[in-house]
Amino acid sequence: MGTHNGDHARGPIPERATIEDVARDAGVSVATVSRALRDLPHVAASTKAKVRSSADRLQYVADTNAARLASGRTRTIGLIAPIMTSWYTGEMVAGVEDVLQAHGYDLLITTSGLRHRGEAADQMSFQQRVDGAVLVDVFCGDAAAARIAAAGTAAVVVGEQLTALPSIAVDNRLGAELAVRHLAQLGHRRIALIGGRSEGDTVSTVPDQREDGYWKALRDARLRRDRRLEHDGAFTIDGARNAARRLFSLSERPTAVFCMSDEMAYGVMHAARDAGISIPRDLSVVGFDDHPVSEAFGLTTVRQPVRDMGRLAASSLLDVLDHDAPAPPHRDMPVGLIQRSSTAAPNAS
Amino acid sequence: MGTHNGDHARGPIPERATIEDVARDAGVSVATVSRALRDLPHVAASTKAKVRSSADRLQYVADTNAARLASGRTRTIGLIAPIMTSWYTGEMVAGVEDVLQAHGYDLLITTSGLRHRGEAADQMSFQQRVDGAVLVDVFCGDAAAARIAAAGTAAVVVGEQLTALPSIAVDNRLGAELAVRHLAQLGHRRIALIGGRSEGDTVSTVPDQREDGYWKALRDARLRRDRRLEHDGAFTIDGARNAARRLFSLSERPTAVFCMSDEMAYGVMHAARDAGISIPRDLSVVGFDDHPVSEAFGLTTVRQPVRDMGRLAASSLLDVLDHDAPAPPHRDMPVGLIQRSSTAAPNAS
DNA sequence: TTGTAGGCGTTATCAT
DNA sequence: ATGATAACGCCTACAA
Repeated sequence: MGTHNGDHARGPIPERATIEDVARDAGVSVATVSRALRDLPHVAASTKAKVRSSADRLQYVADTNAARLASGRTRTIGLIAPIMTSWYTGEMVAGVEDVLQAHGYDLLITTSGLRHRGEAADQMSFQQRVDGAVLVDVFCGDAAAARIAAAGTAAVVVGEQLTALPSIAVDNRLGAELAVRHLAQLGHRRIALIGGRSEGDTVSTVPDQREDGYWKALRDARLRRDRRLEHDGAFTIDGARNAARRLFSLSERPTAVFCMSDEMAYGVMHAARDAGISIPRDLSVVGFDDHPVSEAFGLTTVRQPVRDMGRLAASSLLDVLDHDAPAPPHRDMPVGLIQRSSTAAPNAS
Repeated sequence: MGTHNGDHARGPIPERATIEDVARDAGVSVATVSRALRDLPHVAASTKAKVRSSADRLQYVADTNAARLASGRTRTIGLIAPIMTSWYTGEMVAGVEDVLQAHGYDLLITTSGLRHRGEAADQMSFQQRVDGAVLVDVFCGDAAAARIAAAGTAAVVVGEQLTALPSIAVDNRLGAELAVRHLAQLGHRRIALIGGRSEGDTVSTVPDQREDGYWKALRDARLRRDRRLEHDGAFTIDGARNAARRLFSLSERPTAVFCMSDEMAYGVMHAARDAGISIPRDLSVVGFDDHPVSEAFGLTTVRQPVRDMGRLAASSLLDVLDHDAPAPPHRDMPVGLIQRSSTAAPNAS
């Protein structure tokens, strides 16, 4: 319907004000309105005030799509992660959101599933709708990273170390080493490992690094590797529970277990309870993550600052986008051992 | 480094093809291209094929922002939730994503924090960028809902029952009743409640409903209410842990506790462990949620289908948007008691 | 400092 | 079944 309120200043408020309505109301040109409202230079303070007040009065908000079309920028960051339902992803999203919200950017979310190849294509799928992207646990490797970088969209990768693209990760090897060294120092000599090689068909580098750390700590403690103590828990509670059962059926049972994730540690605790094995008396358990419920169950674990990683990823991206900073190099985040009550010296018996 | 493609057939491939490039390549008008690519009626099959092949060759993808500006539709759904870091929100997001992805919609995420008022403003903040919104746990009440409905953006609210806007929720009263009835039937007579009135300054209706259910089950079992057994756990692990400590210091301790969330139940389990109270021998515990780690710790709980709620919310929204279905009425989702090993008959002693 | 006017890439309305 | 062409609402040289 024609909302034609022809008249000037103090006129009625249109359905949805456009920049022209504001210009008319303030008695300036649309260009001036555009500049004033975006705090660009070369606008007299008095003019800016006048424009502001008109905009307020008319409840004017620039149409995002028109602005995007005209400027070629979206003020939106895309986030792609394998699954949304993990504590890890939620925490990451929260960290990213923290900084985007503060800078007036929107967050567009996509899940990639656990497949590997998808990432390139998926990334393309929202490329035009975002100014930059945070790629969580895509494990694309440097070749694919170079391709993404070449495509132009700003991106930062979380979870692996890359050179073609800015990346952020924790030192997984060190984390695992910390955990296993702790167990060795407690006096354990039969220390099992529950990891996960088969996360979907993704080729994650994380398990390898944590495995390395486990081996290193073993060597440092002059302990020898025993393959019967190394099992795949598929990074799930149930997978680890099954792995633990197998461990418990060994003639020489381990006195300690290092799990590559807290959730897998929960699976071990479950299996232990079922088998009447007491933690930490009969078995010490260490996880990796510091999942929020781990404290409640006294799980000793390796903490990684996920939310901070999300924050850092987002702010690096914004630095590049808004202040065209150079793409930052890889950044390692700190890990630390959190000792709680699931670990103790091995039982003398 | 250029676009190395066999540009044999027709002309070279432009930087980023526009609809005009395709039209030229296919020898038709832009209008026809637009129609052909969107499968609109009145396009000859042969023409459509021609256009398709040109589009493929030029790797043409319609610019989202231009399309949005011209059509007034964004093919984006907004999701607003108080915090991203809860299992509940993550699950909800996953459910919404499930259906959006299948229909080619984008998902825009915003957190509202725990304040109450924000919702109206926050909702406005991305209104123009979305075709519809899923409002999770905003507890806006029917008055605000009517305002939102009047504003025009399609919306569905999750977590409370409304009439002004389509809504989805579980029967919290029934859920709590199921939990407490289970305890009563086991023979418990001193059943404590750990809830949470003070979630930020949000006025949530959920605690009241669960409290109602608790009271009803008590009445049905001819048990009398004892205010010393009702504590506020603030819906956090630590809050519940403190509440449990107070409970344990009572001269007449409860033999069972119903917690309004699984996480609070974890807090109780923690406190129990610290106090040397054995579950379920000395204390039965029931939670609410069926958080994924609850199974590992044998927590008896009330399951609510969060992911399904997200799916339903999204698909209702899409029905309205894509097939202008009428706004659906409120929908109650099923809850069910999951019995595990944290509950048993009270100890004779 | 401010104004003018030409895009930005689609969609959608009319004709044809 | 197709084709012209006017919006869509803003940004941004360039001019004044």
